[in-house]
Amino acid sequence: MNLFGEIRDNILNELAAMMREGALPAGLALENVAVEPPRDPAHGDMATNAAMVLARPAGMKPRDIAAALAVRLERNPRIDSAEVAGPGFLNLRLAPETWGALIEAILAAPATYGRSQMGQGQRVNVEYVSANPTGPLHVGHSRGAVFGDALAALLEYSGHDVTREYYINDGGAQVDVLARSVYERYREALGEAAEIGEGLYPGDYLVPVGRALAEKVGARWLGEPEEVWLAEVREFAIDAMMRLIREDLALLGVEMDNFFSERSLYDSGRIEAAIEALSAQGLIYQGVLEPPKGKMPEEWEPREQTLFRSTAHGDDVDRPIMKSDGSWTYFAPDIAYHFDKISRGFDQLIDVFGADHGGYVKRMKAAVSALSGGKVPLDIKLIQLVRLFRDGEPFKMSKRAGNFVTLRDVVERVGADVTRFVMLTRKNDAPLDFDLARVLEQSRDNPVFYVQYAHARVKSVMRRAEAAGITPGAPLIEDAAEVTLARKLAEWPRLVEIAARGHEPHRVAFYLYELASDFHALYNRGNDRPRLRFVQEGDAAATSAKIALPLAVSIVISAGLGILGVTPVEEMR
RNA sequence: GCUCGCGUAGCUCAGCUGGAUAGAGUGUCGCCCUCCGAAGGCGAAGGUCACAGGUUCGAAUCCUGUCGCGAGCGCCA
Repeated sequence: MNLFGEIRDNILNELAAMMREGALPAGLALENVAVEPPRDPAHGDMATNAAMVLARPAGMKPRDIAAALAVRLERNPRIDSAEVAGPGFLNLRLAPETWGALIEAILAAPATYGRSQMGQGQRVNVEYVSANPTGPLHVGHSRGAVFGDALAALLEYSGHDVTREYYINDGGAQVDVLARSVYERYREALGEAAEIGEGLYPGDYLVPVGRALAEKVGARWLGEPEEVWLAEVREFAIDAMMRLIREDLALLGVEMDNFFSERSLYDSGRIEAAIEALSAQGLIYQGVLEPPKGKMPEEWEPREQTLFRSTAHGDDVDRPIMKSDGSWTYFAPDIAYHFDKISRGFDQLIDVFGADHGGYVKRMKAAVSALSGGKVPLDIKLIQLVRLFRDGEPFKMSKRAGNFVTLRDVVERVGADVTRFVMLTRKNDAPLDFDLARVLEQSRDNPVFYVQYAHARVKSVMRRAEAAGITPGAPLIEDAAEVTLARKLAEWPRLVEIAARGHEPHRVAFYLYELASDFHALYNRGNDRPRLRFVQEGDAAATSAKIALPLAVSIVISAGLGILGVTPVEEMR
C-alpha cells in the first residue's frame, strides 16, 4: 500500500472526470501533479499542487480549479477535508480510519510494504570499492563499500535487477610493485634481510604472504633476476591480496556478485575491440594536446599521441589512450571494461569512485555515451573523504598497514552495523567526520543508537504484550502524536522511490532517524498521559489496538535498516 | 588558468529534481525527576540559504557572473 500514490490516483481520476464533464479543458497533461507531505503539519496530512500546475495550460485561476477539485475530493470517504490554501494548494486531511487501514496494510504485508516496482526489472550494474589489490582496505574504501552496497540494496528494493561488481586493477604497474614488495618478504622469510626500498609497499601485511610464498616454492628464486619470478610472484600476491580484501569486505557484510579482472582484458583483443568500436565512429585520432593553462608541468613538450575524441561527448579536452611507447594508458582498459558492461546488456551503469577521481568523470561518461550510442546512462558517484576522530581529536594509527587506518581497525572497534550506519549519515559528496567514541554513545545525537533504540523499544513492548497473551488487533489511531507517526509511516514508499531515483541511500538513514524520533516522542508522551501507552494494564482490548502502530514502526525500521545493511536489535545492552 | 564538488542557525548537517512562515541534532536560556515509562521531557531564542543579477504565479533548489574552501588537470592507476 502506498498511501501517497493512491491518493494521487484518486486526484488524477477526479481531474479526468472534470475534463470529461467540461469543468476543465480536455487533454491536460497530468504528470506534474504531485501529492506531497506539507512542510508544515498544520496544513494537513497531504497537499497537492494540481491546481497550480494546471492553471496555465487550462487558462484558469488556480484557486478556482482547487475549489472545484476540493468539492469532489471531500466526497471521498478516505478524506475528511480538502482546503484551498495559499496560491492554490489543496490541503487534505485524511479520515482516522484511513490511518488505521494503512497500519493494517503494513502488518498484513511486512515484507513488501515500501517495496516499489519503479525499476521495472531494469538491469543495473553497480561498481564499487574496486581498490587496487595491493593491500588491506582502509577507512576511505569502507565508505565507498557501504555506500555502493546500500545503493545496490536500495535499487533492488525499488524493483531493479542489480549486479554488484568489483573491478580488480591487476593490470598496471602497481601490481608489479606489489610483486617486488612480496619478493622482499619472501627473501626475509628465507633468512635474508628484506630491502624495502623507496616506492615499495612497506606494510606488515605482506610478511605472511612472503612466508607463504617461501613455503610454496622454497629457495629457488633467491638471487634470481626479476624476469625469472616477477609474473608468478605477481599472480601469487594478487591472489593473496584479493583474499584479504574479500575478508575485509565480509567484515562489513559486503558481498560482490562479480569480480572483474582488468588483466583479462589484455592479450585477448578486448581492448583493441573497444577502441575499434570508437574508431569506427571516427573518435580515435593521432594528435597533439594543448598544455594545461596556468599550471605548466616541468617538462612539457608537444607530443603526438593516440587520442579519444571525448569532446564529441561532452568532455573538455580529448584524452590519450596510448602511451608513446605504444602501450595503453589506464584509460584504455577502463573503456574496454565499460564496453564489456554495456555488451552484457545492462540498462544502467553506476560507478562509485573516490573523490580524487573527479577529473575522470567526464571522460568515462563520454566513453560510455559513445559506446552505447547514448542509450546506457552512466552515473558516477564520488565519495568524499572520511575524517577519523576519537573524542573530538584527530585519530591516526596503523596496526598493520603503512600509515593509514584500516577498515578492519574501525570495524573491530565499533562493529559493522555502526560503521555502516554512520557512513550513510552524510551525502556521498560531503566529507564525513567519524568519531570512534561518539558513534558508540547512547544518546539522542547518535542516530545509530536512536534508531536501534526505537526498534528495541517496540520489541520490548511486543514481548510484554505477548507475555500477557495479547496480539495486535484492529488499530485505533486517534491522538495527534499517533497520527504524526502514522503519517511518517505513510511516507516510506515515497521516500524509497525518491532515494532510489536520486541514487541517494543517505535519505533512508535520515528518514529512519525522523521515524525513530516521532516514535520516541509518542512513547515519551505516555509518561504524562497513560492513555497513550502501548500496553494498557488490565485492558487487553485497548492494548491490542494500541500495539499495532509500534509494530508497524518496527517493520519499517527493519526494512530501512535492511537496505542500509544494518541488523535491527531486539534489545539494547 | 580550466573542470568538478561544496558554501544553509554559534557548531555538525538535512531540505522531496521549483512550492506555503527554510528544518533536525547539538550548544545557549527557561521550566519539569521521592514513586508510577527521565540511558530524559516540554518550551524559547537563534537565518540576508556566501554575494549580485536573471528565469516565473513562486527560487536554498534552475541559469549567468563574482568570492571563499576542497579535489583534479598529457606516458600514475
